[in-house]
Amino acid sequence: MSPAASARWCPTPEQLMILEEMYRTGVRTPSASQIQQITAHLSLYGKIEGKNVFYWFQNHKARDRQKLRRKLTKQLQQQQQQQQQQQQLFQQHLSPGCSFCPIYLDHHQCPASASAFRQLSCYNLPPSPPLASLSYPPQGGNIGGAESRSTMEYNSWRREIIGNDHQKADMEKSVMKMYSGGWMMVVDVDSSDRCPARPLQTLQLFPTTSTNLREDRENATVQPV
Amino acid sequence: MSPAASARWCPTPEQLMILEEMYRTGVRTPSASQIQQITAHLSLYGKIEGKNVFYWFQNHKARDRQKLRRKLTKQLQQQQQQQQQQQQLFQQHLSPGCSFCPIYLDHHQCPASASAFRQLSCYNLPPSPPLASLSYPPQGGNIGGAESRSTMEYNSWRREIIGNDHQKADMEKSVMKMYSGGWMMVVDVDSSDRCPARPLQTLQLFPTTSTNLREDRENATVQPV
DNA sequence: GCAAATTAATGATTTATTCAAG
DNA sequence: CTTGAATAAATCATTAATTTGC
Repeated sequence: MSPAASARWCPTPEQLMILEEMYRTGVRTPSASQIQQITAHLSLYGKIEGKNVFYWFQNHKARDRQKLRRKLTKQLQQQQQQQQQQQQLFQQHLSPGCSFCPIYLDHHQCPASASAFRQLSCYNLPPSPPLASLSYPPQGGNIGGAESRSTMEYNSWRREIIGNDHQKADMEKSVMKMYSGGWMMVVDVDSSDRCPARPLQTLQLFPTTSTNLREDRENATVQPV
Repeated sequence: MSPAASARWCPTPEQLMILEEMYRTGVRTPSASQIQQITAHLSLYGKIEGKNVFYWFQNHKARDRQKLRRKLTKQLQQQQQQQQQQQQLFQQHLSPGCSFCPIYLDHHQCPASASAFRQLSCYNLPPSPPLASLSYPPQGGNIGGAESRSTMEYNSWRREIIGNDHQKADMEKSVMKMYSGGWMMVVDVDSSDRCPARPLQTLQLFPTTSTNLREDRENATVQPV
């Protein structure tokens, strides 16, 4: 136990603070080169590897979504209860007619819209270098221009790290070249990250749908009809 | 479209045959070094990268499971229908008393048990070289012996490729050393791969459980009570 | 106070689901 | 429709908080 230090990475407070700050600023799925840069920077504050950064963002994003889902679910259940109570009142005391009354929940709070690209230039650096050239697809190729898909913005960790065995050397070099630019990165805030929850939910008096995730199933209270 | 060849890997018939043969022989989640070897071998028959091999096994395994699930689900539904019919008969014509009658489905066909380690020595090679030394945790360390978990058998693709930036060079070397042994590999057939489906299912007259997978949900027929 | 015992967080992996090329 | 590629969800496993009995 005492040798081999620790089996898993244990972020230092500084590292954590920086990661959280980046997350707060919009970083969600950093590309391989971004991860490299982040890792390099964070290693000033303690032992860290690229995969730690990769996993951190993955987990943090997922658990953020989860938290929001939880909140929404709770809200939803409350409203359902309210509705049911209301309905009971209706049926007991008032005239029938409206036994179905959908309610729309709010699009949960989305951070005030951010433009697709935002610059994170923390830690006193030259203000605004040209950004376009830093956008990451580092592999030359693709003259055909026909590849400007959103896939391009996907997490390319695997694509660059796992991939292209025969180009590994070149890739390493291109990543290194990009290092020289210093600490700065292009952040892609895409909509699915800003608004993790289902966009719109219809509430019905008798719940017939759910998100059907494990959590929902477990929290599911049997509704006696 | 015509330049840059093809965006995605297109396996040649030979490559496919070999991959399928390996799968048939029990390979499911090859380690990074196994992937390296496989890739090297398959590249004799056409362009291929490590990630292609990685993804191929992942997808093939997943879709195998999916196929089996589909089959099971169908079977299950049939049996449920039968049961329901039987029950109706019961309630209509016979004495009450047994309104709950579990039935156990067969553990679906498991390939006759294979020992934990099996050797795949295709393509005319020296018969049985020492295997133990090839078992993959290539990184020395762990003298403490206190780590003989099943984690050790996990897919180490990421651990080795993604991980340990500072050891990358050493790792490459160790992989290369292993190459020299020729075409042979250690295959770990673990139980979860041999028996992908839920081990045992209890059938009840009124279905209250399911595997709760997307597929089940979609196929779910509303059971009027 | 203070360890053993529980529980909550969270790092690391695997599995399911989705996207999209051909 | 099949299947390679990629992401998201679920799960496992270990570490940190927290509680509990002394």
